Amino acid sequence: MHILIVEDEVGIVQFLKQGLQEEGYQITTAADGSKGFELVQEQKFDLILLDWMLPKINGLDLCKAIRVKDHFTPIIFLTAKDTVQETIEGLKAGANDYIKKPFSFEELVERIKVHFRNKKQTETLTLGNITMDLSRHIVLKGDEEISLTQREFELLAYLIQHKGKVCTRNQILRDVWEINFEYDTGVIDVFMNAIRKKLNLKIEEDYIKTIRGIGYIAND
Amino acid sequence: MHILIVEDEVGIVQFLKQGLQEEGYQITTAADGSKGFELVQEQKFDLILLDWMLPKINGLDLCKAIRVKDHFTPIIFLTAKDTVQETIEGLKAGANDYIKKPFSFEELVERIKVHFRNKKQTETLTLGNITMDLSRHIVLKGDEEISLTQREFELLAYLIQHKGKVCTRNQILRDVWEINFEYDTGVIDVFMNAIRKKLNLKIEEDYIKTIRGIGYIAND
DNA sequence: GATAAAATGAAATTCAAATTTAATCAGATA
DNA sequence: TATCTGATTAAATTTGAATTTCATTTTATC
Repeated sequence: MHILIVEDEVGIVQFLKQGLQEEGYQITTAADGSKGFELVQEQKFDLILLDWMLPKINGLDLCKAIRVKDHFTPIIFLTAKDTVQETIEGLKAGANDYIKKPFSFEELVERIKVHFRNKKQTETLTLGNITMDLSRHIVLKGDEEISLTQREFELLAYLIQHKGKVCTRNQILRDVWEINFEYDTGVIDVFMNAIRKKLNLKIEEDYIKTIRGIGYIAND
Repeated sequence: MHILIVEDEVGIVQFLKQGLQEEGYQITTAADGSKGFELVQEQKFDLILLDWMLPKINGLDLCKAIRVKDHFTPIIFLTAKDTVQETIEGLKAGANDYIKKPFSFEELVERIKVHFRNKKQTETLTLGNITMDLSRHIVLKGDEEISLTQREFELLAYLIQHKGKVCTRNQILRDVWEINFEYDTGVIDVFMNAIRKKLNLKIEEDYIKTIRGIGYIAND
């Protein structure tokens, strides 16, 4: 589990880094808000610890900025701003928890763990009798193993992660193929075809429906 | 969103129930731990607020008991037990947050909202006994599924979104067909016909009326 | 002035043709 | 080998045009 700490006071950074590393977490640190923002753009963290008062971009604005694109990565404020109003402001900005300094390191660890608790379970995705193990890159239908290529795997995972919602062709192209511009291509169709063929779904197992003119939707 | 409050002090229960109802939540209460456990077995809640000191089964044990089967429903402790050790114990028992009494109601609401933030709220439109699920692209009349084509779907959605207001033919052409110039066409009629046919409305279900010479209006 | 028949124009219906979109397949690329 | 492109085929949707039905207005008659 990879945690980003955005904090400017060297002593606290050192203390947190060492303590959390001992707990088994991988740690990256940023000493100001804009550095933190850069890092978040570049790579994916499993959790972000955020101070409020930071050079360049303050924690509140950074939190909001992160949430524009990323709605899921847990963000925990760790700050000396200790009033109820500030707590509310922090949570409203998109944080998942708000811990006031001074804090108990043990409690911090416990509050971090809360967010990782169900992580293991979400490493596997299910759709009907199909199971995807994201960490081991394995797909099972019933107990038969289905071998998917990288793209096929990503596409199927994407659909399952958005189970119950229509994924438009644009969204799929943007999020799975990372094509962010107008581009006319038929790849999606080709891959959907491949996935369906490999999964060999029966008529009653129509887990993946085509929404003509829009895209696709997965549903158990 | 349905919240279960497990708390024995009548005054607090009353205060929480009313306040949260005003926030738009559906509330169920349990005055002791075993009643709370029963309720959790019977039905699904979206969140559980838990006191620690409770008659029959205490909050900590109740929390653990719930977590045996249910790993996901957010549990928030709301308790006078305010030491760090107790907080940690509560979180370790499977709670997602731990709020100490006395608490700010506003902060409680904000912390509750954190858990609902990423719950996909399905966008639905209704007209009489007709339900449109925009994210799933499904139309139900009663509990019968009606299959509409893309244009039919858009047109019906448009009418429902403007429920109670007359939509002129020009407006419909402009907003649904994106035809912004004078153009003589009968498409609307054709599609209205298709929709009405598929919905198979009875005389008393005249949800979609024709306003002769102007356009159409939807109304429950 | 009231009534009924005819005329008018709008909307509903039907249908075949045009268009759009998706599925499939073979082959190019890297 | 995996991914992608382009061509082909198949299917579904959309459309315009023709026809019918219906509501409203006009006109003729009593």
